Amino acid sequence: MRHGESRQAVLNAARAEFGEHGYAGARVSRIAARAGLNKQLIYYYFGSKSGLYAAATSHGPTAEPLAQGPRTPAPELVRTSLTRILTSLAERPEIVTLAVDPRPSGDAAIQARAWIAHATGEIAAAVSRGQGMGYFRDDVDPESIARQALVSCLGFLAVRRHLDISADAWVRELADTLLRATAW
Amino acid sequence: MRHGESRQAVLNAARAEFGEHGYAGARVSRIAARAGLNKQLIYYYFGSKSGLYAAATSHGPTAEPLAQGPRTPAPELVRTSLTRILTSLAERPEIVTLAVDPRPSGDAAIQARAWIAHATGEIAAAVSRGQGMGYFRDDVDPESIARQALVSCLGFLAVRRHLDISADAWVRELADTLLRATAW
DNA sequence: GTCTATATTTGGATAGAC
DNA sequence: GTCTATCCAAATATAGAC
Repeated sequence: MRHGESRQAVLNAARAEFGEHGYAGARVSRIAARAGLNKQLIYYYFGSKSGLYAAATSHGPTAEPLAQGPRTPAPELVRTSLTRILTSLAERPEIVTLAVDPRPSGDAAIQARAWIAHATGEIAAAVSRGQGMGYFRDDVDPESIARQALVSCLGFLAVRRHLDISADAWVRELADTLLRATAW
Repeated sequence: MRHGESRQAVLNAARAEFGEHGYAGARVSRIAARAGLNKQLIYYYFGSKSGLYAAATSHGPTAEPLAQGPRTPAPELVRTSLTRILTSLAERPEIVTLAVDPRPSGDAAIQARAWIAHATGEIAAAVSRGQGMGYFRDDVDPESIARQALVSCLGFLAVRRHLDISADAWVRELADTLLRATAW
């Protein structure tokens, strides 16, 4: 096996495991099994469970919404932007778990905070651009809308298993609300 | 110590501990310590950690919004209703943790699901009444708004530690959005 | 780098006195 | 009902061969 392929396998397995069980609930042995490798290798690479957690969550998905052509009608624009946020988060369940983890240890807490701040900033900037392009009213606060979109998406993914609604339908509902609240 | 006073102390300690650490992260010994009692007593009363978890989360807060006089102006009504949902949840952090727990075990999962369904129903009914009283447009779906309000509140409380905003300010933002999306 | 064993620690659970 | 002491399984982590 060449060029840290195993290392990558461990990271992938870790993301899945942490995403499903959270930090405290995750098991190093399960991660090893999922990766088709052994525990010792994990300690060889990452030193400890928390080291692995830090590595697995160090890079979050980057939300890049509202990057579409100026012709797109506002409703569709908002819907596809939210979809993008939601799907990029759904692909990285460990990020949701990290954000929502009641007691992320040291490094992890800092990462969660930084990631949320970053994501909020990105979305806010996009909303701001949308404002400049005349999509949204001038009196809406981009930061506020961004925070709400992000918290809603995180919240939805976190409690999804208890809701009787598909991600698609949920996005439509949220888009509807945000649109009505922000557009002219 | 009389009439299950210790039992109650254990339950209170458990709610705090589960709220702070989640199920997997919670420690029976810490719960005992918090209650100023010993572990054995916990097993005497609840049989197991999961039994205690079930007991601690068996009754959730009941959201009773929109219960105010018909004179209240809509903005204030929505804001105080959301505040009520948020504070009743904030007082019961273990419910938030339960809802957001990536792998609630058996009973707990059922409780979470039931609680969310119940709370959504309550809020939706309130929105429906508000519609009847002319507060909200007729084309808004009470279920949808209820789901969004609840998920937002849960999401906010779950990621709150990473956000630089007070609960009050957050509620105001959310109320603003929901109001704009639902009122005439 | 990767494995098989093994050590160590933690934490859920029980025994038994009072 | 409440305690102290203890057990035992599970889970993190390490030793050492290949």
